[in-house]
Amino acid sequence: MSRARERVVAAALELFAEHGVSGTSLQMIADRMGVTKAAVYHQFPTKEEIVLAVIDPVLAELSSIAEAAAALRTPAARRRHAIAAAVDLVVRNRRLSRVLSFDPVVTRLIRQHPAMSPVTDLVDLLTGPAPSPEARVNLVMVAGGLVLAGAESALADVDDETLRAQLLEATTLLLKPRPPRG
Amino acid sequence: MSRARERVVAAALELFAEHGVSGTSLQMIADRMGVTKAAVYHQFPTKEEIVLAVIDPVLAELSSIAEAAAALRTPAARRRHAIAAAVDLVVRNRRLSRVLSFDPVVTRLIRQHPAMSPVTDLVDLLTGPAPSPEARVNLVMVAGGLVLAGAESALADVDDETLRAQLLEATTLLLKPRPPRG
DNA sequence: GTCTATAAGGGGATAGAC
DNA sequence: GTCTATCCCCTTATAGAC
Repeated sequence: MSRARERVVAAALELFAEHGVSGTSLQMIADRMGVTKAAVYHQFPTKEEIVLAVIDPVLAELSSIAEAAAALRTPAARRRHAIAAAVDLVVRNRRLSRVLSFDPVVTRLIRQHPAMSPVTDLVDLLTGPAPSPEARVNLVMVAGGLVLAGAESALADVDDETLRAQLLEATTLLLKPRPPRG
Repeated sequence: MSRARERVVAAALELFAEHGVSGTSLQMIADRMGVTKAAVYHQFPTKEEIVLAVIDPVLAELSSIAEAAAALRTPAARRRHAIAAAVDLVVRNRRLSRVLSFDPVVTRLIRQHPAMSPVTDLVDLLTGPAPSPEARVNLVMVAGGLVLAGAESALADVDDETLRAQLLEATTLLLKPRPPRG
């Protein structure tokens, strides 16, 4: 890949993470690079191609994870490898996660909303005062998991009662106060 | 609230869930209602106000949950109530979750991506063949939790090693094969 | 590889009639 | 409450010079 293409991808990743894909125009990418829109179009025929170039490496790595895990002998080993590799992938691409994540426009609206202050209380209530980083990670996982569970079309066939029971169990499990690891 | 306003909110909710907020224009909302853009603007001064009207009821309910929980006596009771109420809120608003969720443009790109087929294998590998609804819910929770954990700015101060360790523990916990509830 | 210039269209938003 | 008509801006994308 040419240097110019790499610069486009790097600029796009930063802007996508900050403003979301829909909130990022080619003009913004060009400005960030210090060139014109036409120069960007010389590297990528469409905006969609830029998005794909940004997420391609991670998707490719996901594929590698699946293949490597499938080559292991026991189901337990396969699962262990897949979990560890997926977690590692997320941690190494924290910024990219933002690209895939919530619409920044909506996120901003919610954060600025006056009704959000009691939600801070809710968080305090679930984690206790001065929560450890571990507790905070678990809480964020629960929040993301709950929202995605509500949104994911792959769960559209799961009836409300089953969904509620399982979410309750998983959430209780993750938010259970446990002694810190020794 | 006037009937006309309610109709706008209902149409907007459907379209936001399908196309995302950024992907939904006032023209689309007006078309869905069978009126013109100007009629929509008569009900709401800006698009932003429509978004707020859509998410307002849920935010208000979140506040109620926090207040009700805070009134309970023991920390354990407060946590139990908050968890159960939050889960219930999500289940009763499954469609709304989509509004808050991932950018539909990006979601479509990923789903259509050729490199996604091995990811299906990865899912099979983590859940086993013909997974139960419960196992599928847990997997979706893990996926949402991992992505949000990577994206959430509130965790920006957590170093990679701590994040990795905690995500590994939480993910392993949720994906551990367990005997079905009796 | 980068530029200027421009096309073609859609976005949010407004004015004023009915 | 709804309409027609319009404004202004920004968007993606293209043509052709350097």
